[in-house]
Amino acid sequence: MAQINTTQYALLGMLSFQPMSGYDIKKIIDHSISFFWSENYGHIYPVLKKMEEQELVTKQTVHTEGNPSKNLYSITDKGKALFTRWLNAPVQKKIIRLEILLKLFFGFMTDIDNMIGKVTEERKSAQAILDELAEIENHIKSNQQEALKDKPPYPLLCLNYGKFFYRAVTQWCDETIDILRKEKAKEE
Amino acid sequence: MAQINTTQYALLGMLSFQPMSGYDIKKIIDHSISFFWSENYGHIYPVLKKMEEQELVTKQTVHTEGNPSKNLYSITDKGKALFTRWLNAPVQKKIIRLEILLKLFFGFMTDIDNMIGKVTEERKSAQAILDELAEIENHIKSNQQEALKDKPPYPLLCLNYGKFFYRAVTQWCDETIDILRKEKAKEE
DNA sequence: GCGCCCATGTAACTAGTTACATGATTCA
DNA sequence: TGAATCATGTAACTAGTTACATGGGCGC
Repeated sequence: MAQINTTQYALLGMLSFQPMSGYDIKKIIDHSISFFWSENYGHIYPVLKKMEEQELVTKQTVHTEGNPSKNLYSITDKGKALFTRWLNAPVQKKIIRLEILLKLFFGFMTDIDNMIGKVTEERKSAQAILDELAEIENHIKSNQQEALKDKPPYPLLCLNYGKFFYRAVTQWCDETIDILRKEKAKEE
Repeated sequence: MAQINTTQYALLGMLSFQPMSGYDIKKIIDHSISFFWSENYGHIYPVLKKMEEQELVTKQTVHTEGNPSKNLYSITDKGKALFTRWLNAPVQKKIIRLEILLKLFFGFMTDIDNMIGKVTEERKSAQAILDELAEIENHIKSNQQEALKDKPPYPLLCLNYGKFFYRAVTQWCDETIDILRKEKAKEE
């Protein structure tokens, strides 16, 4: 089975909220789903172009005062149909590569302090993301879109995943650092 | 900053246990770190070849009775040095893309039942991995390598991450399914 | 004048996946 | 006889990253 272009679906999804430019989409992604999704311009622009060719989106160049002109993309019916098909298809199962665990697995090749440091860093990152999630939560709650009022709070459910996940990570870090410290004491 | 070839380091790490063929490495990965790392032959073989050219590993063709001949790769001092440098370098921070959350985020575009189904599937997968982790745990504990006896139990620490993570996922799934069911009831 | 934000894009590259091809042996 | 395991590899491809290039407006 072929690999699917998830970026394409992320873009179509964003455009199903409202017409936007590539730049807008990136900004929104960075401020709403950044803790589980990222895109970069070098991928966004070519994919938008490709989707335009396939008539999944249409482009409209808009000029506004004081700003450079921007390309507003709108999702077409064909795009909506494709997006809905993807939404209904099963989630692709793929292994999430965790570099921290790869390093830890080979920890025997280095000294314990290095590994304690790595896990400590990981804990810091997890805490930082947890803090960021709180900010995103405020952003979502204040930007509640009228049209979605009667729908389930999907963005908050996603956010909740982040909370569960990164809380678990901090707990694991604490436990792991503890074990490694004891191992270090044994060594001496 | 350039992207680093993590596959290369996964292979070097495996070869730092003992000399192995590409086939062996794949098998070991699938039986020990598969819940957070995967590799496929189409990537392993070319990377081994490239590393041989760079003198990070050496190849030795071995013939055994009843089996096809295999290419045993050994890590060189240069390879060890590079691997150690990587082990000491900070873990690359990159966003883990979670397709389940991408779909859930755009849940408003489809019906609640679809989303309940997706989360239910996710819960099943998480539980399956949790079961798999128990098996891997047995495998690790029975295959304890003598040489690593006095080292911290790194493989078990990795496994523990999996337990924390997937336990958190199942909890999130339960909570999420509950919320969605209530939203559905409200709808009717 | 400098740096930041707005805004779009391409080129070169690396990483990773899938499908295909080959061929021996073992076990039911 | 057919499936599974052992074993290696390539070709074609898709996805994604990084660096580079451009240029206007705004605020300090």
